[in-house]
Order: sequence, then structure tokens, then C-alpha cells
Amino acid sequence: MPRRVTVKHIAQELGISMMTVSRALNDRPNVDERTKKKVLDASKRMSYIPNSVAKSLVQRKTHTIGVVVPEITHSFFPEAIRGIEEVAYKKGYQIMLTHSAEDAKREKAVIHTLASKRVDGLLISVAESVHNNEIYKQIMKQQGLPIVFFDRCVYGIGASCVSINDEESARMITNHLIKLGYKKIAHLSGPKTVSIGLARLKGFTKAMEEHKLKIPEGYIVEAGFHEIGGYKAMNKLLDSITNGGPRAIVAVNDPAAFGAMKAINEHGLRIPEDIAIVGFSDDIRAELLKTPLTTVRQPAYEVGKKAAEKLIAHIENKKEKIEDLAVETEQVIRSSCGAVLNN
Amino acid sequence: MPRRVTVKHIAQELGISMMTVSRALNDRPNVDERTKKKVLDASKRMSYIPNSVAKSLVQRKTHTIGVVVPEITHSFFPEAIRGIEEVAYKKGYQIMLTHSAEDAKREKAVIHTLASKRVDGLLISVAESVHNNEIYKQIMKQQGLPIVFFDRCVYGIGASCVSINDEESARMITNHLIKLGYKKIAHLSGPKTVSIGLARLKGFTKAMEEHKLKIPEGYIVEAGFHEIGGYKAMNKLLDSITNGGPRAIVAVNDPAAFGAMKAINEHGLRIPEDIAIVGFSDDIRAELLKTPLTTVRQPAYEVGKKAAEKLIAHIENKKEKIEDLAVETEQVIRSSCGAVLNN
DNA sequence: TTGTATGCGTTATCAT
DNA sequence: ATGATAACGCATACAA
Repeated sequence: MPRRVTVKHIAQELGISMMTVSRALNDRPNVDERTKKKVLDASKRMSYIPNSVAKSLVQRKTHTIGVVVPEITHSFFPEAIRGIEEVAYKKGYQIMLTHSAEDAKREKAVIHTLASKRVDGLLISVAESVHNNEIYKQIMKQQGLPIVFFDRCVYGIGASCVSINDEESARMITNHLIKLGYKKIAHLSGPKTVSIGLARLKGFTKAMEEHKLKIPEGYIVEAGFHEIGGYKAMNKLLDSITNGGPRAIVAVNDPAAFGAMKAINEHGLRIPEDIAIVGFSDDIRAELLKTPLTTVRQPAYEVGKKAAEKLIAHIENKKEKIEDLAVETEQVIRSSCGAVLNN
Repeated sequence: MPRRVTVKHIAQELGISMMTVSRALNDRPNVDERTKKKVLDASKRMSYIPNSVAKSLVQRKTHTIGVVVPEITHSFFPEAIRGIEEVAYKKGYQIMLTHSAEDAKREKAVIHTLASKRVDGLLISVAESVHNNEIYKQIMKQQGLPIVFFDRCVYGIGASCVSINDEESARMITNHLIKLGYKKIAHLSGPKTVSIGLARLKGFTKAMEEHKLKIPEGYIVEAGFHEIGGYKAMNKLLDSITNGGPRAIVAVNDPAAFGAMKAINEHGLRIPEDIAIVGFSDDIRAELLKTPLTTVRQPAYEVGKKAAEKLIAHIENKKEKIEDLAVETEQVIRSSCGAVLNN
């Protein structure tokens, strides 16, 4: 930062006090209209740009929201960030975007940096490798920084959370398979440490239980959130088959489903004739596959928007209710589940 | 911001001066080891997190980079932002991400906000609707804020720029069509106000001229960067045909190509048998289409990375050379151009 | 090695 | 309506 025009310069230029300049610039009521005009003219003429850093120091408010995402390029997040940005822009906040690279240590580091930068609040989607919640609690309690989790949440520590109803959505999509007549259904699960992984697993088992369907030993395989994990998990499943194997797969998300589909094809099996599969996310690629993937559409923009709104509410009103918000999902039925509609 | 632990509190707690605390916390050489240890212990015990806002005010440096993108969700940008973030993280900078929504007014507003927040530099990819460069010049000259443009650049105003070599890449991909034997080739161009739109158009015409191929009247249609524009432009082209129409299309980018392909199909024409087409971007969808799209891969991550590196170089060394950097592209030959390789 | 005074650019507070 | 002073939290410059 080179030295720039300040309130002081304007004040000297006009031979008035800094306070009058400040008041004029901030459109406060008790300033003479002519004085105000003079100040505004001078500030324009001198290309004055207020120093928000100084302002933030005295007002203890930065109008900045810290955002922590595990993987910026993950189709869900650009949309979510877009939603966050839109709300932030409208409400006069900036967003400081950071990336944890799914790494708990890095997540902790960026959270500390954001706290140090005195962001007014934090929007966090938890990294896969996170195993304890101390950092979030500390930041909230000791630093008084509000946190709203989105998509991947941490419950029971006094933070609001905005996500889709993962459990219910997983139950619904599993039900869809069951209604189509599938009985031997396996699940490629997410990491057990991440809330949405657990919730989707729960939704899957719930649907199965409701229909009195057994989940054979080894039919729940941890795949993680990425294509490679889905590929490996599916191979593991197909290689360990003794009595015919599963007839349908519920994958924790679309990338995992893509990997699984690759493995299925490599085993010489057809989709959906031999094995049906459904995903979760409505990745942009899902409808373009050779066998388009039945999946659950997550309104990412909506999640980001709601999360940002909730966070700003917490920031501007300490008494804002802490709660978990769910955004409605939508089933997208394509041909991979064996119920060809209009494809 | 609630009131938090400060250097003063630590100093009082230990009965020493603020300066000693400050030195210890910043690992300055001239501090007694035992004193330093005491300070570090106390700061940990008291959950001290330094106030970067205050630090920035006195040091006139925020370690923050402002990023302006026209459309966060545009496949290219998440990758580029990822590259920016990676470099920033390694060099100890944060990024403040803003979105112009392709709107010149909004871009101007966010640039002013970022300047007000005293970011150390600006990374800008210009919005489509921008028609003059005053704002960039002002920010650079009057505020002394370095700007590095990326992807969509503004030349000749003393800012560095990182992009792919659009003209050369467009020339190459057009050449590819020409070598395959196509002679009647049309171009769906980008907005004429955006640098990459112009450069690609230039590359196209250059390739045609080099091979002494004529570009018939009406064979260059402005389509913009989006699918809908490509669709409309292609329809216009096909509807205005008098003597057979084009045998091949060079689209300004993949989304425009997608739109054009839709129009071609709707006219009952086959790709590539009746009309061949190539795009530009290697959008994630390009290879998944029914007829996979031949295109130019843009290493977005690389562009972001180089741009961030260049900007930080400008920030940390006022004499850093202003220059235009090009990142190498790669042709991705698929079946839409009629030269089926391994697809 | 440690401490004191001062200033970064702005606004809150109290005064006129 | 306007101004003087102090304060925000920290680091620079200088002194001891």
C-alpha cells in the first residue's frame, strides 16, 4: 500500500476538521448541505477511497465473511459460492475464500487466518479428514465468531447448519430402487467421519429396513466422495461376490457413482440390465453419460444463499436462533436405475 | 467483533511491555529465550489471535488479493481460482473473491470495494459488458494498486496479463479443420469487446488467409460466450444459407459450440458428416456429448497460478516487469471435426 | 534485551 | 453544525 489520500488531506484542503469530512462522507444528518457538497466534490476530485482497514479497526467490524470449502472445483461448490456471493454482495459484505484441500490441518490453519483477519463470521463446509470439533468450538466461544456450516455440517456444538436433507433424500432414492423391484441393493458410502456420509448411509439403511430387506454382509463399502474411491469400492464389491452380487447400487454421490460405473463396465456387466445404479448430486456430467445417471439434485446455489443469509443474521443479531436448515432436493430419474422415462 | 485478547492484555498479565510481547510473538531475534517462551505460553493459554486489521493499518499491507471474475460457475473459473488460491496460500496471502456477473457497473463497484479494503493487488478477468478502461487506469495510477488480468485481458494500459495464446490457438484449430479438407468454414465469434473474442476471431481469419480461403459474407456471426448465443447464431447462419452453407464451424468456446450443435441437430443435419464443429475450452461436458467435441484445452489452473504468481511479484517488487504471459494450450481431437481418432 | 513515544486512518465521544 | 481528543490494536523508531 503506497500512501494515499486520507480524510486528513481533504480536511486540510478545505480548511475544516476531519470529523466534518468524515460525517459528510458517511452521509450523517448533522452536516450543512453546502459543506457536504464541498467535501464530496473534493473527495471525488482527489480520488479519495476510504480506508476500510482503519474503519474496521475502530468499528470492530470488517463486513467480511470467511468461507472455507474443501475443494473449490467440486461441482457443488462453485454454485454454492455463487449463492453466498450474491447474498453477500446485496448485504454489503465481501467474502474471503479459502480452501482446505480436504485436509484438517490446512482447514485449521485457514480458520485461524480468517479469525486473525477479523472476518465477521465463518461459512464452513467441513474437510473429509476432520476428526474433532475443538477448533470450531474455540472459535465460536473464545473468539465470539459465529459459524454457519453448509453442506457438510457439525452438529451439537451450537452452530447453525444449512444442508439438504441427506438422510431423507437417500431414503427416497433408495425407495425408488425398491419400488422398481430391486431387493439386493448395496451402498457405496462416504467417509464415516463426515455428516453427509453418515446421513446418506442412514437413509439407505432406513429405506431397506422399512421394506424388510436385508443388507448382506459386505454390502456397505466405504468409497469416499471421489471417483477413484467409487471405482475401488465397486471393484472390491464385485470381486468379493459369492451369491450373485447386488442388483442395484446406491452411491454416496455422483463422482463415486461414475467410478463405480467404470468398474461395473470393466467387469463386463451392463447398466442397468445387470446392475442398476443411482448417485447423488446431479453432477453436470450425470446426464451426459452413455447411461445417464439417476440421481438427487442438490440445489447448491440455494444452500449457499441460505447459509449466507443465516450467517449474516447471526452476525447482525446475536440472538438469532441457532438451527439446522434443510433445502429441498429433487429426484432426477434417468436410465441408470432401469426405469427409462423419456430417455 | 466482540472485544478480544490483545497484546496489551498479555503484557499486563506478564508485567512486561507491549513491545516485548510483540517481538516475542513475531519471533524477532532480540528477545530473551525465556521471555519469549513465557509470552508464547501466555498467548496460547489466553487464546490470543493477533489482529491483522490493526497490523495491516500500521504496515500498510493486508496480504490480501482481490479477485474479480465475471461468472464464478463458468467451468474455467473454479479451476483458475483454485490455482490462484494455491499460490496465495503458499505465499501467505488470502483471496477476496468477487463476482461481476458480466456487468461493467458491478465490476466497477466491486473494484472500488476491494480498493477500499486495501487489498495488495487485483486479479481481474474482465466482464463482457466493459467498454472502457478508465477504472483500471485510475486504480493503478492513483491508488498504486497493481493489477494482473487473467484470461480476459486489457492491453496497453500497463498491466500484466496471463492468458492462453488465443489467437495462435484459434489459428491452430482452424488449421486442423483446413487440413482435414474443409474449405467453407464459418466462425461463431465472441463479443467484439472482449480481448479473447477478438483474438480468436483474428486467429480464425489468419488461418483462412494463410490458406487463401475466402470467408463468405455472413460467415462470421457474433454468438457471445454462452450456449444460448451459440444456438441463436447457428440458427441465423443456417437460416440465411443460399449456396449450401458452411461445412465446418469454429466456435468461440465450448458452450457456444453446444448451442450450435443443438441448432444443427434441430435442422436435421448430422455432425460431423454434414457440418463439422470445433470448440474452445475443453469444458467437462465436451467429451461426454453424443458426438464428442474437438476443442482446445485451456489449462485454467495454470492460468490462475501464473497470474497469482505474477501479481505477488508485482506486489513485492515494484520494479517487476510488466508483461503478457501465455500459457500453452493443447488441441483435443475428438469426433466432432470428422477426424475420428480413437473414439 | 527491554521499554517509551508515536502514528497508521478512521470514528466515538464530548464539547462548543 | 462543527471541532478537539481519544481510542481501535499493533509496529516503527528511538532510547535506555
